[in-house]
Amino acid sequence: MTLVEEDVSLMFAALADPTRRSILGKLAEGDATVGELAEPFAMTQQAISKHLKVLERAGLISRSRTAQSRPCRLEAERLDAAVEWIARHRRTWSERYDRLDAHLENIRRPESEKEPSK
Amino acid sequence: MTLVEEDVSLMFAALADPTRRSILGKLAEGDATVGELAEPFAMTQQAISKHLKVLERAGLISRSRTAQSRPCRLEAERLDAAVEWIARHRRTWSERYDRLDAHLENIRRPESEKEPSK
DNA sequence: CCGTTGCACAACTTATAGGTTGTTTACTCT
DNA sequence: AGAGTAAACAACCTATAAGTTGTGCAACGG
Repeated sequence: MTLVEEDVSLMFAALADPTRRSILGKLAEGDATVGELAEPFAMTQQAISKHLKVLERAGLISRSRTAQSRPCRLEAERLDAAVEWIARHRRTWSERYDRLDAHLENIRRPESEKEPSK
Repeated sequence: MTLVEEDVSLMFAALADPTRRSILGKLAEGDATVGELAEPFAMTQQAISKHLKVLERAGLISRSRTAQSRPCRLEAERLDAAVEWIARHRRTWSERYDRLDAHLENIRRPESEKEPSK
């Protein structure tokens, strides 16, 4: 699950575009088809399709092949990776943020698994 | 301190480049001059200078005018903004991450200011 | 079986990103 | 004043990003 540098680049690059961030926001409310995602934008369906491909390469969404439509699903876990990358580098920058890092450790595993010691 | 959409774009775009991320990593160890930052890379000083300009526009570094050199300083706080953006959107995606959001609220203010209530 | 809908693929245009070389500015040192 | 060093500025090249139009194709719905 730990990312190589290129993954990080793809992720941040994907997040750098407002249209794509908007798409992610919409997907947060639930899975959606390409048409549904394209509708609010003053942009062709093809353009949105390209954006979705970028998001898919970045691992931020996945697409199933249901009949004639291709619903997109948000892969929210991938966003953890972004936060984690920042946190990991941030650790050296200010020890105050060790706590953020520790916190991320915790939320990445189910409640029950939390280590009481250490 | 809350970011407008364009700031977010600039930030993520700045983080999308491996060279720039590497520069940030180096700056984490302390302030450095352009020359020092350029040294490890197989790249001209001018190219690094451009990268620094991108990082500066994104608010991730600042530069003082000390004599003949221009030391760069990491503006780590700005990275909070990135994490915060993700967390804010993430909130709707899974309520499990409310805790991350709440945590960020806390670390963004000094220890002493923490609100005990609410 | 034929029209429509939902989406991807291909080719093209324009702008921007990332790099180069060449030059200029500004300070320091002698 | 003049040489050397630190870094920015300018013009240019090339690749890619973001959009377009046009087309193809698969799956339904009469």
